[in-house]
Amino acid sequence: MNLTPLIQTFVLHFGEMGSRWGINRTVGQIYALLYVAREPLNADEIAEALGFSRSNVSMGLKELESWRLTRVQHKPGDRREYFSAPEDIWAIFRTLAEERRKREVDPTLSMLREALMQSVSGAEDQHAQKRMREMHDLIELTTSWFADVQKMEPKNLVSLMKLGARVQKFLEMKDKLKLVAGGKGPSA
Amino acid sequence: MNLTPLIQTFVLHFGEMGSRWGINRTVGQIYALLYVAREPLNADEIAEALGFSRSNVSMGLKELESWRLTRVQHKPGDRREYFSAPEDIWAIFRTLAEERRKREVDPTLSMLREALMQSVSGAEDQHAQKRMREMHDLIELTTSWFADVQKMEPKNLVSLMKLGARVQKFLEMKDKLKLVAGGKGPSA
DNA sequence: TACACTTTTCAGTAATTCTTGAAAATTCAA
DNA sequence: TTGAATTTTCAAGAATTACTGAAAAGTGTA
Repeated sequence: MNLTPLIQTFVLHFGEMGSRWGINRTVGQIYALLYVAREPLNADEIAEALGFSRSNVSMGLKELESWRLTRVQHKPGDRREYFSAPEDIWAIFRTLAEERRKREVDPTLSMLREALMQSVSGAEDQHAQKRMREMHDLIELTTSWFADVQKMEPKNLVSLMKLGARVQKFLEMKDKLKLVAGGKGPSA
Repeated sequence: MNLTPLIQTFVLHFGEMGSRWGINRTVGQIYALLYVAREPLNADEIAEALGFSRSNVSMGLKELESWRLTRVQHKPGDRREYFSAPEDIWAIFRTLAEERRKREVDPTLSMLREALMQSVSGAEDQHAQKRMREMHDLIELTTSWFADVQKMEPKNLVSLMKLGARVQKFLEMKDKLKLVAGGKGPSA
């Protein structure tokens, strides 16, 4: 398979972008290709299209599988595995976010929690703990909020996003209601 | 300066995390140190604390400056520069998000826009454009929403986040109001 | 301007990460 | 069970990125 210039540009861009993240060029390019491909591709097709060795592609696909970003299927009378990216881009986005959380956020939160459990005496450490608590609270707040919001129906999520900062008006409304109801409200 | 075990753990963790992102270990460690430090530090203090060469620290600090993540100040009678991380962790978070957007999201959006301007004929390219449009729209929606939300007062932002998915109730309320008002509503 | 101090640059080396071909392992049909 | 097709592993080389010391450049004071 030969890439069209349009697809080539797209694929190369994600190769570059990949290296800015921890992801390597091969993996970025493979996923970009799967993302735009009309049909699932097998490893040989990918290797040929991108000019990577078969083994490199194999490793790249394994990496993508570990991120749960690919789907595998078979064709009748063909033993090779055919790979594709999910149809729904929101699903891709969600998976990416979840995996990053697992790999980066969760370990950081554990480290911070352990650090905050220690009772320390020096002024250096006391200050450090204060800073770590601020970080811990921010990360916990944003990730749990993100997890919450991600559970919403995409349709509702889109209308929330389109509302943008005007959501604030509704918050004010909520606060008024809370006031009227005598200070009762969400406990979180 | 000698790091306490508490701070050492924190610093090493962000060194590791840094390498998972595009950021290198040195830069991660330097910023972690500045973040928990009680007082601004000069380059020599940082180099000694982390065991890096002076020149490596200089490069790391330049990198952090390019991300607008550090503050520089001077002490009377001392010509050296003293570096610190902003007090407000929300400000740090915001800056980080803005810079990442500039460096990663904006170039991707331009690439996608250009790709979508082209008129293509083949079925491959038509499908690729459809996928690129989906990606473009998702990125545009999420980033403009994020930018919007970031303009909110931290206090309001926190209460939005604490509300979590229950924000949906308020959206439903909004939809009802829209309905009553005869379909009028936010235009975005 | 001269000088002491500080920061930056940069070429070379070290370390890490990527990529490959070949061999091993796996899978499935006969 | 055999054997062809396919995938995975892995050691070694290639490429990239990180790090250093030394030299250059910059800065402020006398």
